Amino acid sequence: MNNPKTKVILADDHMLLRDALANLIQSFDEFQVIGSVNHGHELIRLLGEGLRPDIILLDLNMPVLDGFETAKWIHDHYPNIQILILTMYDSEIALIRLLQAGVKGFLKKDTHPNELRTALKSVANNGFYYSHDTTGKLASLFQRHHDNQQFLEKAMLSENEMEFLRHASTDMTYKEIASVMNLSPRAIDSYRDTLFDKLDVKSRVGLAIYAVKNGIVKI
Amino acid sequence: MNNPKTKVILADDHMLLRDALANLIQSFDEFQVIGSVNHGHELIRLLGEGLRPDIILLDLNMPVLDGFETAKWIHDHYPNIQILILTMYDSEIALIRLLQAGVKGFLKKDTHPNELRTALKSVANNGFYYSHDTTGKLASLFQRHHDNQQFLEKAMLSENEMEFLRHASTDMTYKEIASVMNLSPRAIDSYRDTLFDKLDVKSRVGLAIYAVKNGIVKI
DNA sequence: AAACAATACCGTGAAATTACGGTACAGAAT
DNA sequence: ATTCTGTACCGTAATTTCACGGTATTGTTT
Repeated sequence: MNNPKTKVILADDHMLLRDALANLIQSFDEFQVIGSVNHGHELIRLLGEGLRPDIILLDLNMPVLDGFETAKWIHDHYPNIQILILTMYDSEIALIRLLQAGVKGFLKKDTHPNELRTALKSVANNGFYYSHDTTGKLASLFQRHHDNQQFLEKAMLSENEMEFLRHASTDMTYKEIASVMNLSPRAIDSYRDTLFDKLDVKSRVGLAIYAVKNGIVKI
Repeated sequence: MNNPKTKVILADDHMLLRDALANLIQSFDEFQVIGSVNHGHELIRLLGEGLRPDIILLDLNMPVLDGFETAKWIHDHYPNIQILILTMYDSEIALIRLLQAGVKGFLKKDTHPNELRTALKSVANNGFYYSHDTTGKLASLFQRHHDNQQFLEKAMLSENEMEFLRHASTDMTYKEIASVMNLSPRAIDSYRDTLFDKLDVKSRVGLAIYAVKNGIVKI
């Protein structure tokens, strides 16, 4: 065939949405859905079996292996596959983290179906898709923090910080968190203080809400 | 027509899912979608214009007027309309509250599309649909608290408790919450203690997570 | 009129959280 | 060899959170 369709894989744990999206995308001439999975691990297995999509549409809030981790893995192992993130919320700082994980675009779940086609086409043709919304958020971010270097550092979270964030979203005390993470309670204090600063929140509740919004905890 | 289709309205702020669901439901012989809205207010307006669905498929986590409030309103004003809740999470205690608001069934967003048809048919024919999952949760609830009377009381939340729950999910201190709610800090203490008991959580983070899961706060 | 429940409120004290201003050390960079 | 940087760690003190066991008021039931 001289005009092969662009191949898409969907990863989202909400089967209702996923199947419905698959139908929608199949109805677009330019695209074909070659796979559909619940979470990151299944996706990795599928790629291991030799499936080669052009685009992966990735939900941020997945169980087992979430959108962020999955994006990083794909970017490392298959840099040619384009990643489009499907998300409910769009927190600004998380945006940066995802961009650095190789994500080529964001699509909020409350967008119009037409916009999905636009986004897929844009990623297929130009290699990226950024809505006005995303671009606006990024612009405002860079306006507010013009010290880019320091700002990018703030945006990245270490593995320990991620783990702490997960525990902070439960009803463990910091002392208990310290013990399960094999760290001193004071080290935990530092993580908390660092994250208050990085994530721009003022209390543990703020941390928990952030973690939920960004799929770091699965509730 | 001697075999009219069952009329359905969809309420969900995620347009991608909503449109896709509409397509799916249209493909079922027995059903037709006569309306589709973003949130409770739009739904109320639509009903005000004279639209009369047999079933309303209601997302729990909506902005503006959430699933719980909307369900109560529908139950009060149009008791003949059957309500099926579409939800991401299924917290046990919230289940009871929704049942008392007249809800006739629950469908998790990660269920199989076939199950949607089953659920719709069951609601249309029998007036209810409860998955094994739901039934199991209810059963376990009643096993654990056999004092039904007191248990049902625990399940209901007052308007003030709801408002407190919303504030507790921000980074205000209790003192600040007391001041915006025009109550004494001690009254706030009582709300917190009551809710810890009712919602079976042990800390403010627990309250926040509960509020998120049940669409009481929109993040 | 007395008993009842529901709601707002209060005092105290222990425990947890948060803010602030530090040190120790390993690995990378120059 | 040494500065630089990031991570883990520490002490102190103020504030907030949480648990416990109460009271006052209002409206409802009987």
